[in-house]
Amino acid sequence: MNAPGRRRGPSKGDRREQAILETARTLLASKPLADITIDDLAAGAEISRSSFYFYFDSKLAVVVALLHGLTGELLADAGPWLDGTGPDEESLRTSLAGLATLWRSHGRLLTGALAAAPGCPPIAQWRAGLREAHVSRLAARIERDRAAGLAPEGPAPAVLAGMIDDLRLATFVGAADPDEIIEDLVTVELRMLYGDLPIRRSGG
Amino acid sequence: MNAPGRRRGPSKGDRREQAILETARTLLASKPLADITIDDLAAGAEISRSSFYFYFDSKLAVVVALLHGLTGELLADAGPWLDGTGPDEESLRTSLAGLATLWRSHGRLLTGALAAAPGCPPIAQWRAGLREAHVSRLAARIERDRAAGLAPEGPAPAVLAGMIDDLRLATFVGAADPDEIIEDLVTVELRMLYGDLPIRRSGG
DNA sequence: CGAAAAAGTCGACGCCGTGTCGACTCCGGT
DNA sequence: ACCGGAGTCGACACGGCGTCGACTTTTTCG
Repeated sequence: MNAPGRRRGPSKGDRREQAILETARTLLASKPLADITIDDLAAGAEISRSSFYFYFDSKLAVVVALLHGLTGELLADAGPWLDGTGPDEESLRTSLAGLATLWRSHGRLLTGALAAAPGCPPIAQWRAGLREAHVSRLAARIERDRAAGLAPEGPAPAVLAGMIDDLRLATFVGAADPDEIIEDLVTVELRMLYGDLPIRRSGG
Repeated sequence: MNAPGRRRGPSKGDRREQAILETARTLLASKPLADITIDDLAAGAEISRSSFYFYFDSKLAVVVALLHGLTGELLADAGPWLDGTGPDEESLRTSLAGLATLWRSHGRLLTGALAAAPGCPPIAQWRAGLREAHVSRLAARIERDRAAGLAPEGPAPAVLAGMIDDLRLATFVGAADPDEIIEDLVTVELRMLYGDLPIRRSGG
């Protein structure tokens, strides 16, 4: 395909593709996904609307591409917490702080994408995969803790982990300032996982 | 100005209005809101598409009308729990059971409406009002409990209450069978409110 | 170099769902 | 009989989507 040694330029098309992605990022910072049209994207990349289809199948395809770029980052700071044991407040806080930082720059994209998820299989699938990645590791952590007697019995690990994942998402989506909710999330998640009631529940 | 329709009058084609509402309910049982067109609604009520606009301003207006019919029911069984004190597991369970029953019959409507909320002010407003109604009462309950020494300090009552409201919504939306999650929700909510950690947090 | 192929571009078209308008019918009241 | 408003509808304009075929530019290779 490419001549060896020299000239490995990003073809014109590659730069256009980047331009579309970049335009989408920019536009998303100013208005919700639903208000962005293919025309906008094409105009931002300085091509006609029909040329847009040479690069992407649809507006959602652009979003999916953007989303995939975030997949890695979303769990980046979560390692120490997810691989750890017991109510390790510090690593949980670090994990959530990473998420908050990410949310700061990409909140609109994520909010918009998540809003479009029902009715857009690829996005729903992306979200499902991400959820699964988080839930499975967190569920494993819960099992470990329970086996070690560090955490009380309760909902099935996968269910509890799912609830925590849902809660995070809902809280970030609704938050004005992501940083302000970190402490509350730390407290609440720890309670969900390790909280023991002052009054013993029957059959515990 | 009027929520449901614009014209005023006695009642003759008011049955048509009912027919539209009823069609919407039926259709919603079989497919998501986004897949229902004004044509469908009009056809179900046996009128032409343009006649539809005599009764409602848009598809969303129909949904809003449907939603308002549910407002009362949504908090119907929550009284004993919200007005009570302390970790009263039974009344919490009753409250959630009522919600589950409601979800059984109107889950699709609620899921669809909630999905459409961002981007549809009237729906978002309805949801916000409902959330506020729940959150304010729950927050008051939390304050009462804390003042009485029944619940540990933690996130601001309104924040914690909001998280619980969010968690309920997310859990019901994602649930295959609403009844199956009640017990887990009971456990988790009680932990969020009353859970004490085995390890004391610094600066409590 | 120059021809063919691949990459990229665009205008025009048809589709679909929305919302509006004006003309029409229907029906009860005086 | 006729009047007016409730109710109905067809036709229209609009905006966004996705496709097609023809065109231009760039790359490849003999």
